[in-house]
Amino acid sequence: MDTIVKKLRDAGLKVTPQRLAIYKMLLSTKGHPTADEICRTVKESIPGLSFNTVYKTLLSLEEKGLVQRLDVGQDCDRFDANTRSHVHLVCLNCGKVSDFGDDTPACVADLTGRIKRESDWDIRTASFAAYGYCPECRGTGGTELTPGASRA
Amino acid sequence: MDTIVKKLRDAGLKVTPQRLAIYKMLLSTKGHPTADEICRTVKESIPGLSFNTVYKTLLSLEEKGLVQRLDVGQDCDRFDANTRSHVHLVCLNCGKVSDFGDDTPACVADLTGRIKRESDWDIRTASFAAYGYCPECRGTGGTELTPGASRA
DNA sequence: AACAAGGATGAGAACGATTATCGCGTGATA
DNA sequence: TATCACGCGATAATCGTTCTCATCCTTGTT
Repeated sequence: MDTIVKKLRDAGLKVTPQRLAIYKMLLSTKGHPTADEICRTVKESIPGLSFNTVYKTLLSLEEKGLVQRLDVGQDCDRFDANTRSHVHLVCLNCGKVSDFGDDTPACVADLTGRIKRESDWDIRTASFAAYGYCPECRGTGGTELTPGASRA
Repeated sequence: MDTIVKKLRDAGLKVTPQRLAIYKMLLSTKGHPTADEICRTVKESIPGLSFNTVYKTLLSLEEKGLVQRLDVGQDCDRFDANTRSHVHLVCLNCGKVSDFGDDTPACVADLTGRIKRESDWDIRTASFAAYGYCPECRGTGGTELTPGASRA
């Protein structure tokens, strides 16, 4: 059986053409598209697709742990079929989100462990994001540097 | 001259009772209130205060680098008069945001430096957030653990 | 192959945080 | 104190996200 179909079945999700197309699209991209970008892309193969279905499908996939939902301080969320935690680079100019390295750097894992030990909290996940200007936007950003532009 | 007044003046902001009250409120709290919480609190001393003014004041303070605006994946932003970067703990149940330690742990600074050196990006800021359940909500969260509940 | 049950889809609207507009009032400087 | 740009507050627009509901389709079973 198709491995993607199996993943959806194993997650307890009914397999529909829409879900297959959306999940395949996410698995085949290296980017971190927004729901809107996903909708526009998948509409090329399923013209009648509604944005609503895309959104709910993404939420279902997230709930089942098949995709990761990223909130990197932009106006809208992004989605990633790579569910391992990793470091994200966020462009302050064009909004692009890239990965740094392939997996969680040791120091992030160490800090997460330290927080688990030293705080009274029941920590489940952690995220590290770096904000700046991507290679294509480097020239743009220098002029609009403001001391308060930091996020979190 | 009052040091708070001086800070506002130095930032190029006109000193108004509203701004003074909002900034003082932020300086005196250890929490990370939302704009709405700030508005409700400051209204006790300035009843006619509008939410709009609070919001625009917070954005002005952020632009001048006097406060930090936090986006930790919740439905609304939070504000913090501590402009040094530090690690945030975010409760998945009650939404509370706390600080871990007083300053940026060395490993976060190290990783940020590594990213600056090893990537093609012009990195300006970085953020580290850990998500879980605060001491008051620990019991609540255990039952609703889902593998896809991670943020970023 | 056909059926029943329950989830999925798609259209539309609701929701809520954030942002923009605009006339009036007020702080800052001379 | 006069002047003027800026801040204030009310209102509405924007936009991502979520909800509702009737219809359709997948799934497990006859």
